Amino acid sequence: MSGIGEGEFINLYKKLFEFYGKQNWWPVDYEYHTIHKTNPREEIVIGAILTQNTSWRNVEKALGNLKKAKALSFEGMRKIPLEKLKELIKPSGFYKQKAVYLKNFVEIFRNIDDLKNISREELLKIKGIGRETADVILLYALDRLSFVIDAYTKRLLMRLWNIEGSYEEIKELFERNLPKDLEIYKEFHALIDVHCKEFCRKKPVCKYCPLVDICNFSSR
DNA sequence: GCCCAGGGCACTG
DNA sequence: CAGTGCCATGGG
Repeated sequence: MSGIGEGEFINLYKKLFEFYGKQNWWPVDYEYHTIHKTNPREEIVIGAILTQNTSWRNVEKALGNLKKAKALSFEGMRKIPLEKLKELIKPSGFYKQKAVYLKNFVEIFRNIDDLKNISREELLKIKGIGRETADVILLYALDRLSFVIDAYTKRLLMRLWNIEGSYEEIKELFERNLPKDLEIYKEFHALIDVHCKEFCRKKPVCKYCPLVDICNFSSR
């Protein structure tokens, strides 16, 4: 698919890490889960569904509402009625379908331990869980080596090296060229998202971009 | 007012 | 398998 290999990927990761620093994704309110004796990994699953095609800012509002209702866990989410759940997550958009996805998910999986041995294929069969959401759950909630691809990742590869491909192709490209290291998988995806919000936006802001020296975009 | 945001589903060709 | 319409809120 391209002549881009291991060196380029590691170099990209290093450059982003040096510029932005450690991101510590996925963001979770550990204090809340300590107080309520709930599992922070369940918040990651919930957040992964809420953030589908939605700004994180709006997701935070929904997460805040869920906290107030003590519903930021699989069990808590089961206890509230569907209509109530819709109201709580309204700020995250697409709230009717997301509420149904969440309800269905926490009925199938009673708690995070029920996901222990889940496969990617099994996750993808669940309504509302597509490739990206499945990979977010696998990587950030379950500590599995599954690289997450999103619109930012595709855009960045296109601009950097003129690479395009299907979700699975891009995913495979990253996984083939990266060390099998959880921290790198987690941080790399986070760094790509941060970078694409800052500089590699839909309308790119190439001035002061930390990747100018390795990017072909401006010269195309 | 328009554009966009840490996608996924259902349907079509 | 690739393309399209739809879902919805809040910030810039």
